[in-house]
Amino acid sequence: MKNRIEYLKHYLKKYNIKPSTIRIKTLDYLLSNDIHPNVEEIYKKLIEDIPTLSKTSIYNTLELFVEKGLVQIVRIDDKDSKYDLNTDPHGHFICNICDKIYDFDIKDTKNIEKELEGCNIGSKNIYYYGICKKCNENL
Amino acid sequence: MKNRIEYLKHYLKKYNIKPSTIRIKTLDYLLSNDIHPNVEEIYKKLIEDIPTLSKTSIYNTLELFVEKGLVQIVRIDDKDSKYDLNTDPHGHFICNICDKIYDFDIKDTKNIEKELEGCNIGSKNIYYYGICKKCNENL
DNA sequence: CTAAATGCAAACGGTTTGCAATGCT
DNA sequence: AGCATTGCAAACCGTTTGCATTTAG
Repeated sequence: MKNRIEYLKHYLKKYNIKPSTIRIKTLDYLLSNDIHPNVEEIYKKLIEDIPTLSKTSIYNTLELFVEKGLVQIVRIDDKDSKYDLNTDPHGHFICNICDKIYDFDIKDTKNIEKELEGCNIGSKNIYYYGICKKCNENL
Repeated sequence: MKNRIEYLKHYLKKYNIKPSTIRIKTLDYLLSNDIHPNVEEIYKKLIEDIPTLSKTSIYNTLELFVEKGLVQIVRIDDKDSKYDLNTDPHGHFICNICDKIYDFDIKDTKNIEKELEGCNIGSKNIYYYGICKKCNENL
């Protein structure tokens, strides 16, 4: 456990983020759940440990994480924002039936980017919508 | 002018939408401005013609348009939704400096979609963020 | 006349803000 | 003590809702 916390602190440090209880636990949550949580979900989980927790702190923490490049915002629907650990660039497939969000690799985007010559590409978001394998099989 | 209106009515009919004043004028706006307007912008323009116009009607109209597949929602930032005439699939490049939104063709997405075998792809949204040509030149 | 379309005002809900309280070094 | 972090309550604002009014065939 001690090691885990040291690991999380080090992880934050890499992104130039000073560790704090909430930041460590938020990162822990993001690393332990390969999902794309929203503020509500993180809040519900963390308040089990930190009874005085406020949603504002989750917002603050995630805002900082985004700023420092540790996570990215995933805007899939208009309801709320989801947060995703920033790993290699990848796409998101959202199933219209079960609402699950799947990550998928983006091997080669050269074809797409042909049109963008002269532009300076900073980041990209690729969202696909449809019916996932599992739901397809149950139809 | 008569011809224009007939054209717009016909356009709506193709999407199985019964024509009405607001629907015709909203479509007219979308066709005449190659931008990605939000509700506010459409409202501001149309109220010049229709003094009793309410924003609710714009929301209703656009909701119907989305439902019928005439427009698609573009979610670029968390502030509001933008609306885009549904033409061929295309990507959006958003300039971080001038905030302009550029459409660009998506020639070939086979490379990307390799990972999605077994899934049923319904639609795709491809957003690129960076610095556009024009702003690049002025740096 | 009837159903659809429009308008108004209030509610909704995720997010932001300002500031007070708390914690850490 | 002094500065960063956290928490609370209210504000914010784009959007939705319920219902009354108007329009069109």
